[in-house]
Amino acid sequence: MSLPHALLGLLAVEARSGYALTKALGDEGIGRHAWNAGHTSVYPELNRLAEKGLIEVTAEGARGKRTYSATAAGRDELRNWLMNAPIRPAVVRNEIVLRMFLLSALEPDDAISILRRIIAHVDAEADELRRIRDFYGDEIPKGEAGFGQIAAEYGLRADEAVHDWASWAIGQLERQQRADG
Amino acid sequence: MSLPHALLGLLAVEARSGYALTKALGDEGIGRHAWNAGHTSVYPELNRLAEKGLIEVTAEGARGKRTYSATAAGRDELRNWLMNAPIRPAVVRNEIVLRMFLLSALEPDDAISILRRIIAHVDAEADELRRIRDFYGDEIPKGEAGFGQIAAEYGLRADEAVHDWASWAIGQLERQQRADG
DNA sequence: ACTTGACATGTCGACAATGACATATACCGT
DNA sequence: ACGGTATATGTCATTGTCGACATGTCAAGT
Repeated sequence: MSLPHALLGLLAVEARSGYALTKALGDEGIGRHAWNAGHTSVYPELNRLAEKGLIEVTAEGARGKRTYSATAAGRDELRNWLMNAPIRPAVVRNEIVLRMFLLSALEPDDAISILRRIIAHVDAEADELRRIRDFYGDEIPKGEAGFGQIAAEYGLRADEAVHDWASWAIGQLERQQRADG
Repeated sequence: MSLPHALLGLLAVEARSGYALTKALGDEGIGRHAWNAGHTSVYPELNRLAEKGLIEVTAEGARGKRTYSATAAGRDELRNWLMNAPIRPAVVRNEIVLRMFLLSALEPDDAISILRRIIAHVDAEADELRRIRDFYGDEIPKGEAGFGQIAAEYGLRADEAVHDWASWAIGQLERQQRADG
């Protein structure tokens, strides 16, 4: 049940519309490594949060656009959650990592071919993230871009971790093949 | 909808009971970084998979224990999923990473104190995982322990990534404080 | 003999998340 | 003027997940 907190956190930094929030929680940025959600979850949740007084509409624009901000009560709730919620247990659901683990159920040849694909994927993504980092320079920008920078820095390290792990796994599998064959 | 595949993958490597599967998907091992689920999801899903013929009961024991194995059809389904499903989009839901990102909505002092707690946590966990790795040695064991070793190797690298990222973030926040103050 | 804890499986109601469907406006290039 | 794309918000039925409740067995220590 972290979606309301995700929205609260984004709105505590910067006012945004439901559409912008949906993009932030999409496949790039926050949704990539932390928590993804579609607009069909976001809009009803925004209405619930507004009803509770944790967020409010601070501007309206074209095409029915409503820009929300976190209220003081919303900021309190967010801070309380971040400071006091225990680190574990925590919800974890990552389809890609799951598939990485399940590779050991396949024949080594199949597993190796998928591991190579995974390495190519995270390498490409890491290149992209390095470009973002170099663009922003060595400082966290305020507002929306701040999340982008923080997510990029984390994503880069997470991608490198997957790269290293996949290389290790390929080495293990090849060694096993040599030993068995 | 990856839970059935998670169960299928575990059962493709080694026969297990619902109880053992629940433990594997719990807060240690696979559930830690990939996909967690409680027994209330596992048992009904096992019945569904058995009905579809993807798994079967291969042994029964004390206390109503039923040990399942993946059938040939189940292995086919698993292989098909692992080989053909696109890498993205994928479900990602990680409460801890979400909270890491949202720290930028707090005052720097608060954020730094939480980052230090996170570092302490992942360091302790990494120590634990190194002990597991050293116990198994430098090779993937067959069966149940194989998953443990693979998960440990990945978890170690993921924890190191979080450690590095959190250290970087603390540095950024302290620099910002010096600049602002 | 008794008690505690791990083993072992299940149901059910409440809540969360997704995909399909729906609608409408604004902008940009041709 | 027209068409395509991005912006912008919504409902609803289906499916997935979780916490609470329920039940009973087996092993080990006292």
